Amino acid sequence: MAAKKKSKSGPTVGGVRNPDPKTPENPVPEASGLTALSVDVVVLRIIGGQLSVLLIRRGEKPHRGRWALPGEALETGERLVSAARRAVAVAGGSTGLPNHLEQLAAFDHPDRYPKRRVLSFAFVALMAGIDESADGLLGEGTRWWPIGDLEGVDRPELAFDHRSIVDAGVERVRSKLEYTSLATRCVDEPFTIGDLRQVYEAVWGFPQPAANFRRKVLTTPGFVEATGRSAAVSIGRPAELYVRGDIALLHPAMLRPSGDRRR
Amino acid sequence: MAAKKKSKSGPTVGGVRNPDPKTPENPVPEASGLTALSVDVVVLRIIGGQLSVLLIRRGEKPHRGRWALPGEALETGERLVSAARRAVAVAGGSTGLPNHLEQLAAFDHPDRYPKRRVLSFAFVALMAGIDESADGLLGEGTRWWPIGDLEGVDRPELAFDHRSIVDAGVERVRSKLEYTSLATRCVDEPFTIGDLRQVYEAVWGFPQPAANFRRKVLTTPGFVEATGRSAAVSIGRPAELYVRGDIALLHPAMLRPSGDRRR
DNA sequence: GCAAAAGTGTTCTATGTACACCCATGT
DNA sequence: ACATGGGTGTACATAGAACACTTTTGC
Repeated sequence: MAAKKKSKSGPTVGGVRNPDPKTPENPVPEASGLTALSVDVVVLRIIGGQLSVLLIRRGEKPHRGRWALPGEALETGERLVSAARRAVAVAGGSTGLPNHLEQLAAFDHPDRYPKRRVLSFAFVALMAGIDESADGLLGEGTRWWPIGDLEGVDRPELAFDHRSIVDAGVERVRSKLEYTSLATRCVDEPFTIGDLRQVYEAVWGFPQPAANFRRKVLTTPGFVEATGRSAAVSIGRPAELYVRGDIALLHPAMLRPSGDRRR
Repeated sequence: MAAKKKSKSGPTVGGVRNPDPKTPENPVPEASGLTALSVDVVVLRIIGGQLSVLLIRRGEKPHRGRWALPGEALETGERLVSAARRAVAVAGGSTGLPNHLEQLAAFDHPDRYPKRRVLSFAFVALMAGIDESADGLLGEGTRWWPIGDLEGVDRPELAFDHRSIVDAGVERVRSKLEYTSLATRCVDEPFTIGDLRQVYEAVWGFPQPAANFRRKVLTTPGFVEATGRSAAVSIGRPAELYVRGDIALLHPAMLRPSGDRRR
């Protein structure tokens, strides 16, 4: 049933490809409760010191005009991570491949999508690069939104339950910076300790004392590896260059100060 | 490119019906490209100082005789957590309701289930009680397996990818004991600090120095709350009784010694 | 020299660890 | 009395926070 079919309505982002309920290939009327499966990806990147999420302005039917996460329908037999990679590739244009991609959670509220039930698997993706604006590489109607701006007066209206998904993704990354070496995935190699510090500051949203930060990183075995080279200087003393270390789990961890923790 | 590009491949959404081969009312023939959705639950409980998982010996077609997690097919329009609760209720007999139930991850390998694609959402459930054997309450072919025994010579052969799911569930709980008050969900109220220590020892698999453990718990604000009462004695000095505190996230955290960490 | 960012030293405090010791009960 | 687990005291080691200071570049 419905194995191969091509919906006439476009692939509305937001994770859902539309199986038109009326097509003959789809014998199951809507009321029967066919569940559609999709993947939505919280693609994160640091731009100008701000943790930012990739959003797409919807041009199609449900929630037209609202901002949605890149998403794709799960194809028959396809693995979730594969659909997630497609979503990133489609939305990110020539921005490159993510340095990290992981499952986040399933979002399954029956009313999260209008009319039909669409069950979504959320992923989180991280793209490297902390300086570039990199906005030009994106398609029309696609842009990086600093996550701080999701609250402001000019905040975008997010489609479906995508606001919850973004929050979950951001919190996942925030907490993973504490006890994994994930931050090194947000910078291009080689990088300076200052680059890494910018990652923590952008993701956590508050400043890190430079001197102590440096020591913490360097005394955590396997976190980063020295190259012996120094960076070309922009201003100030040239920084030493490092590459990613070989461990995934930090010990000791880089703990956030206090109350606002995780999961 | 922009989000609206990619319209080629068929959007075949994964349709869903009852994947559970045990239910006779399963109307969906195999061999279609339909994706079945199910929920599997890693139900954990501490029995005799051992973290144990509830497994069911399969009596049906695929993987007959192997041990499987309690699982249910997702019904039309049903929420995942609801299917998870059903699975626990069905398998647990009169063991009671879980004190904790959370989403774990989706397991989606195309070959995880023979013949047809069955996509499974894994959950973790925790049942309270550290002493009772509580085995009599279970149905035929259902028992608690200490997770240490999943390795031994008499180890059960697990069905499908359930071994991976169990591992993921156990690791989730192990790490959550560090930074949340989840351990208090594994004991009945009121409890003693010693009870709580037994939880940590069972889950982590190594002893906790009693004196320091007590201090750590009591100096973590909101973790437990004193009742003023004392336990009836079995042997030794009667212990003070506590109830669960009001916070979910521990600060400071109860950190495991070193290398073996999480997620 | 000055500004700016990198990098080092030092002090203070919070938290974790080890271990000795006392307490309250049942037998 | 003494065995047993509960509970306290204390000293030491390690990790984080604060802050002063030195180093190396561009201008």
